[in-house]
Amino acid sequence: MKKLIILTGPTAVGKTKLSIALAKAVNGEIISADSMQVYRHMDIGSAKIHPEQMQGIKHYLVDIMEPSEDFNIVLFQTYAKQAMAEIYGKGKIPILVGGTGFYIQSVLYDIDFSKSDENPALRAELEAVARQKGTAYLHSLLKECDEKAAEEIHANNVKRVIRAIEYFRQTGRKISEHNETQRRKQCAYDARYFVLTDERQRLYENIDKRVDIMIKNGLVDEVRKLLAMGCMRDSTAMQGLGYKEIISYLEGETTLEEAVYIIKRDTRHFAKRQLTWFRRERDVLWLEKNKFAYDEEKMLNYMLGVINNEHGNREHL
RNA sequence: GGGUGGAUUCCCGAGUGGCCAAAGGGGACAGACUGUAAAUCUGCUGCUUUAUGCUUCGGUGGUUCGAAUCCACCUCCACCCA
Repeated sequence: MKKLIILTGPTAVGKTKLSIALAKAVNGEIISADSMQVYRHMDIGSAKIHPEQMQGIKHYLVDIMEPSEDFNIVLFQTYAKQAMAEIYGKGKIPILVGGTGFYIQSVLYDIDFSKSDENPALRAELEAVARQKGTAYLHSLLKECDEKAAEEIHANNVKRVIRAIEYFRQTGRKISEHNETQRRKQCAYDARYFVLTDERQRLYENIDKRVDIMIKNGLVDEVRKLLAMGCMRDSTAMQGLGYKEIISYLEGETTLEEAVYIIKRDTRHFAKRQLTWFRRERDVLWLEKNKFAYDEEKMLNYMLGVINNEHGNREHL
C-alpha cells in the first residue's frame, strides 16, 4: 500500500506552518484539502498560503477554480487522486493538508461518488416543494422511497433530504444503502492521519485574532473586488466564512462591527464542527500542541517516528 | 433635593398571583454528516438521591393556602425636573 500523510485540524490551529516543515522532512508534496483555498482571488478570507511561505514545496489544489465556478467533493476527489498519482510518480509522498474532513475522507476511503450526478433542475423543484408544502412534506417524499434515509436525516435538513431523494430518482437505489456500503470500506492507503489541536480557549483566541488580521489586511476590499468581478452572492465560493458576512455588510444589512462579530463566532462554531468530525474518524493521531510544549520540532519528530513506523497508525493508538 | 422607569437564570430578554426552574434569542457544550461540507442539520444548558425534591428572578421584611409577579423599606442603574 502506498503511503499517505494527512495533516489536518481545526481552522487557525497552525496546519500550514507545520505542513511545510513536514513536507521538507519527508520529501513530500502538499495537496490542499480545503474547500475555499481552491478559489482564485480569495486569499485573505481563506487564509491561503502565500507562495513565499511554500518554500519551494509544490502545492496542489490551490487556486484552481474561479469563484464563479462551483467546486465540490467529487471534483476534489478526482483532482486529488490525479495529484497523488503525479506525486507517487516522482517517488515522493503526498501530504493532504487542510481542514475539510469530508474531502479527506473521500480520498482516504476512496468513496464512490460515480453513480449519481447532481441534477440542478430536480433540486430546484424539490426546494420549491419544501418552501410551498413544508419540510415535513418533503421528508415524507423521502420516506416513500427510502425509509431508512428518512429515519436518519432530520426533516429540517432540507439539503440532505433533497440529495437523498435526488439519489433515488436518478439511480433507482437507496442512498442509505449506498452510504452503508461506503462506510464499511477500508482505508485505501498506508495512511498516517494527524489531527493538530490546541486547547479550546487558545484556539478561539487565535480565531478572533486571525479575523482581526484579515480585516486589517483588506478582507473588505477583497470581497468588493470579487463582487465587482461578478461573483454571485449565492455561489458556493461566497458561502465561505468571512465572505458571506462581508457581503452582508457591503449590502448594508449589517455594520462592519456586526459582520466581524459574526465571522468570529461562526468560525468558532466551524472549528468545533471540525473537531467533532475528526473525533469520529477512525485511526486518527491527535497532535495536541500543549503536550508538545508548543514546540514544532518536537511535534515533527513525533510525526516522523510514526511515519517511519511500518505498522502504521494502529500501532500507535 | 423631587419625579418616573428599571434590576429575571452565562448574556440579551419575556413573564404582572398557582399551569414558572421561568417563553424566545445568543453564547457555551455535545452530536450528525458519503456530490453545495467554511455548507446543512440536531440535541442540551440551576442543583441533586430525578422527586407532588431542593435552591433561583437586586436585598430585607410583609400580605397570601400559594409571590419573579402584590405591599413596605433599603441598595444600585437610567432618564426627567430642580
